[in-house]
Amino acid sequence: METGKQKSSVEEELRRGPWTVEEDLILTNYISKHGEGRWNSLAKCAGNVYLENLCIIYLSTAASTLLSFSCMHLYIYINKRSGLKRTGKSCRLRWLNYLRPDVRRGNITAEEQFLILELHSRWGNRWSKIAQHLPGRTDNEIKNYWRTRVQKHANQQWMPRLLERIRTAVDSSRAISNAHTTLTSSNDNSKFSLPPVPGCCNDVVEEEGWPEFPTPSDEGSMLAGLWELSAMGSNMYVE
DNA sequence: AACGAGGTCAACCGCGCGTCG
DNA sequence: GCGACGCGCGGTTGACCTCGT
Repeated sequence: METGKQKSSVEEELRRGPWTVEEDLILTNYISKHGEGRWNSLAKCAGNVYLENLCIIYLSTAASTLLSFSCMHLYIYINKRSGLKRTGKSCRLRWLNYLRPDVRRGNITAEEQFLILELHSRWGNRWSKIAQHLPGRTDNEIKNYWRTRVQKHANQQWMPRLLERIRTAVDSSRAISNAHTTLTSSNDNSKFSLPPVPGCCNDVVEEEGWPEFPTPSDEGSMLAGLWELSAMGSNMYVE
């Protein structure tokens, strides 16, 4: 019973929800000095380091202004704070997904879209593994991208075939190279066409044709990204 | 202008794995 | 061998934003 009370009071102290600018500063400051890892101890200590820094500011300012009114407010503020009230998990997540200097923000590029599709067809929902191949992108971001932008197309007629096609192509880097070459050399953008892949279902494709793939004007769709890729003439897969 | 629906994404949760005493 | 602990991962949630009516 006592422990329950104690636990709830501890839980009460822990902050949740969106991070404030101040918390971001505390975390960034601490990691820049002490490095990543040991997240639980980091969560406990980070606030104290921040307090130390504030105290230095306070003392130096106080010395120059002889304890001015603003410094008194700062002093009160320092006393009110008692550290970074976040779990180690929360700190780790915030750092890795947002604060890390090498985190890339902004839209997923066409190359990245293609790579995500390719790697997902190979590994499934292994987001962290996929993220390792997209510098600056986090597993969380890729996961969100997949769920919001790709998965919603999953029920469309062309998607399973596209994924199957990519999956087949992934089996051979040469096939991907061929695919890209054909994509980039094709002037006919009226329909989506992938190149022959050695030793796969080309004959079936020839018989049935590709079903109602979206056109480049289908803005916002994943396919539009692939069209961009072909237009850019990326040579990322070409040996 | 107001409202609701749908989309986006940061953050949380639960689980599993590895390490350490 | 076993339990406690820390960490990382994938799934889920919910707040916020955008867009259409």
